[in-house]
Amino acid sequence: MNDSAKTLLLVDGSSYLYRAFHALPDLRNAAGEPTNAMKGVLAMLRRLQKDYAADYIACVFDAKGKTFRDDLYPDYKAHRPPMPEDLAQQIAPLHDMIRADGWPLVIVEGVEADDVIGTLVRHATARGVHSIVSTGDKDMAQLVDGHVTLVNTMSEETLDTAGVAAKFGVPPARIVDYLTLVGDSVDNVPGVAKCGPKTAAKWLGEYGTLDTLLARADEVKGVVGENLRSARDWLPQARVLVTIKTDVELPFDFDDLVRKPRDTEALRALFERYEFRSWLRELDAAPNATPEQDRSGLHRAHYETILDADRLDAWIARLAAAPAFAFDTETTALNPMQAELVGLSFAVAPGEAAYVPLAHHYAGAPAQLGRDTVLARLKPLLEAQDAKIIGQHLKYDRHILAHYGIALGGVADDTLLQSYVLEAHQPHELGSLATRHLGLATLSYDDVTGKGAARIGFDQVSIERATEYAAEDADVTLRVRDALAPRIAASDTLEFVYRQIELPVADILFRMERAGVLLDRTLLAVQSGELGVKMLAAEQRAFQEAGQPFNLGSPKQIGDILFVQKGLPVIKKTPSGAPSTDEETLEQLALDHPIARAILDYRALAKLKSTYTDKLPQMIDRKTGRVHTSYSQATAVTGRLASSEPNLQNIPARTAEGRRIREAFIAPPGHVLLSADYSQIELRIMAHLSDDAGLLTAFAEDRDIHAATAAEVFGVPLDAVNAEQRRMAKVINFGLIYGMSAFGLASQLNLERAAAQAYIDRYFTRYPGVADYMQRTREAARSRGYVETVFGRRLYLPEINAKNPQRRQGAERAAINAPMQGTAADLIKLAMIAVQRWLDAQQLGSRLLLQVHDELVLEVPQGELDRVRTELPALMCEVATLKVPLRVGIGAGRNWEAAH
DNA sequence: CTGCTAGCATA
DNA sequence: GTATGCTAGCAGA
Repeated sequence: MNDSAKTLLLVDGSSYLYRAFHALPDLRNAAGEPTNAMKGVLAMLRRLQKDYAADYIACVFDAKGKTFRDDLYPDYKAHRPPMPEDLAQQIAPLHDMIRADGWPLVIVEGVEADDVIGTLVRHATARGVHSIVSTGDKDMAQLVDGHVTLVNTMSEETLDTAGVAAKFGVPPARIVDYLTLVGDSVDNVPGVAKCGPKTAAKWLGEYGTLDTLLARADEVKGVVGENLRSARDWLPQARVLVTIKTDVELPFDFDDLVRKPRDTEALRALFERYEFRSWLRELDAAPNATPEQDRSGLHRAHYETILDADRLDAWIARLAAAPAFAFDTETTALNPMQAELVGLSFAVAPGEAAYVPLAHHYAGAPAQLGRDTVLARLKPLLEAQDAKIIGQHLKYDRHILAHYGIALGGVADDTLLQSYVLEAHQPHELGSLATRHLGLATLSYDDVTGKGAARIGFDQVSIERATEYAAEDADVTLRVRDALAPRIAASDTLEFVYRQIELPVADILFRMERAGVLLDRTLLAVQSGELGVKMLAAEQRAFQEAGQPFNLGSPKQIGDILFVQKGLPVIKKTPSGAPSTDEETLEQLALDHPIARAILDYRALAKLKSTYTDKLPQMIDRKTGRVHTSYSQATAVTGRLASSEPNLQNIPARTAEGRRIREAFIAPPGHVLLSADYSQIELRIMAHLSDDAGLLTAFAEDRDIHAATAAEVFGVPLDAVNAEQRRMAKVINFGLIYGMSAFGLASQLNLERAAAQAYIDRYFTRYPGVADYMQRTREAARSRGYVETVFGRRLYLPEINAKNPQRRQGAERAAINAPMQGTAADLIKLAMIAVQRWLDAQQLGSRLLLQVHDELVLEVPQGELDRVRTELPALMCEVATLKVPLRVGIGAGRNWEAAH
């Protein structure tokens, strides 16, 4: 669909309400009811409607009650007197008149009109629709761009990009900074004292942005410079307050914003009551004078069910001719390795979608096209390399098609990954994307199949219902893609992360999942048996000590035995107030009480048995004989992957007992497993990001980084560092990566807080660049709401300005950690791409199987081992040039444990 | 059957 | 003190 010539007219009803009320004389009907605001606003709406032949229109009002700004800043609008009674009583009839006149009236609970307008404007822009915002509020100037114009209908002033620059002295993109500095006395948001429009414009002219100005605030002279510096802590919050939100959830469809038929009778009744005589006459003369809306360009949902070859051919022709199309599969199961294809859906334009049922089985189901025939017809289109395919979570569809010998070809966009790159912390499921970005409510999978025990397979869903659901999914996917693409394209770095990292990684993950890993089922069974025997022994010891049997798997019963029956001291409590029985607590109790040791032993054994040795064999795929984990590419907010069903990223590694499980991850005959892991990747990234001279040198000279840290912190020569000092330095280094506090370090090292603080101070004195970097990161997070990886991936911290100190400090720690964890994630993803490209180019039989955050595991034919072992470290180390070298350790063996 | 808590495995 | 996923127990449908 092409909306490019279309326009959206938005009226800021709330801003005009007050202005009309104060600007017009005190008009009343014979009953004495005030009418001036009604008359003023309605007159303006009618004029706007005549002046702008807009395709979409809406009149927006504030909702009653609190908004997020009140929560953020209790004094928001605090000085504003209550609404005059004469105005308040005009509101309800005015809303009625506006609706009766055919305007979509928009009021969103808990959201101010500004934010609704901001959001609608963004949706419009995403659709290529030009927006005209009629308002009396200067704050709205921040919304102006090439697609958005402001018009003040009372003063007849129009503001486009150039107009804003002329009026305020700064471009629209800087209006938020401008308003932050100037403040808003009406809403009681203070800016910088003594800084008015002139000063604000001057500063922004000189420093570019508020962030730069704040960073260089020390250069600003005079009293107003002092005022700027003293406002420094407040301004980020003020900035949030004056920023119009553009991502509000809207409980309606953008396509609903069209003129409705005028309700002449309702209007007549209202005009009579309030005695709007000239409008009454007009109504009598031409009751249906409402301008006809052109609906021809509006695409109503138009979903087809394809049950015959002719229709299929017609659709294939449409798909082939389209510049891009959305595609989705419907299947019998959630797990892609088990799922079978039930149907396919396509969308070529918003509202233009079709469903091809293939394998619906229920009484009375119509004859459907054969799966193999349809797939054979579609194969060229789906395998073409011309990057036309759009989907939501296409890794899933790749699996499904692969079952039938189709290798999905050129992908244009994956909405799951678009959403993840834009806002990793938000939900990415298609229904959420539709609500958030399109204001559309969609059918959910549960709506169609039911849930719980009553759930039916998709093949049991009626074809009519399936068409609604499946075609809508393809339709919505296409629309979401159109909404998100320009937002990614607006940033070179986001575009890089999306196109050069996430999209190629998705395909590699598909191949890794599909390959699966071979397990030694017999070995796991033997280990399960051994663990079971040891568990029984530990259990007997515990029962003996307790003097009674109890369930060792129940923390509640353990608590009862330890703290009630035996009267042991409660060392700490769980968040819900129960006495804790966790490992740390039991380790302390074990010094004096053998029962605690027995419980600890039992726990360790039970974990290995239930989670690993018992569970993993059950996860072996019957068809392939291997275990196929699922990698989620859009779960971890830092950019890391997550593995599930089963999770192969938490296979035991620390204890000798646990590592035996790794012996069960094996290579098939003639192959070996090869493991390549980055050494100290996060500390290397910290060195790069902080630019700290000492840290850079330590890595440049390839020193033992924990020993080097110990030498600095304990003030001893490198070769005099003892094991205990190195251990403590290692804890400190990890703490730094996690944004630690003295409190946290103290509890980790069993020190007094003051002692821990002394170590931290010592560290920061020795590595001042790191201290500086940590502070910069916190500030960047506070002022922008997000931090970035080296490659520009954005990591949002929604709670960075929370009032609750615990939440806020939590967000600060996450802000410190995120660039390091996130950059490491970027690097290993780039490594996966480099490795896979090399393997493909060399036509090698080696396959990537697993990724464990800083490690890649490959299955390598014996004959390729030397080549791969030599080449891989270089490929991985050279994916990026940081200020420190990257190092990779590599090993190979018959099993995963032996490869280390 | 679902959702929660406690606990613990990894990087 | 960062980021995840899975298990068992248990309470309330």
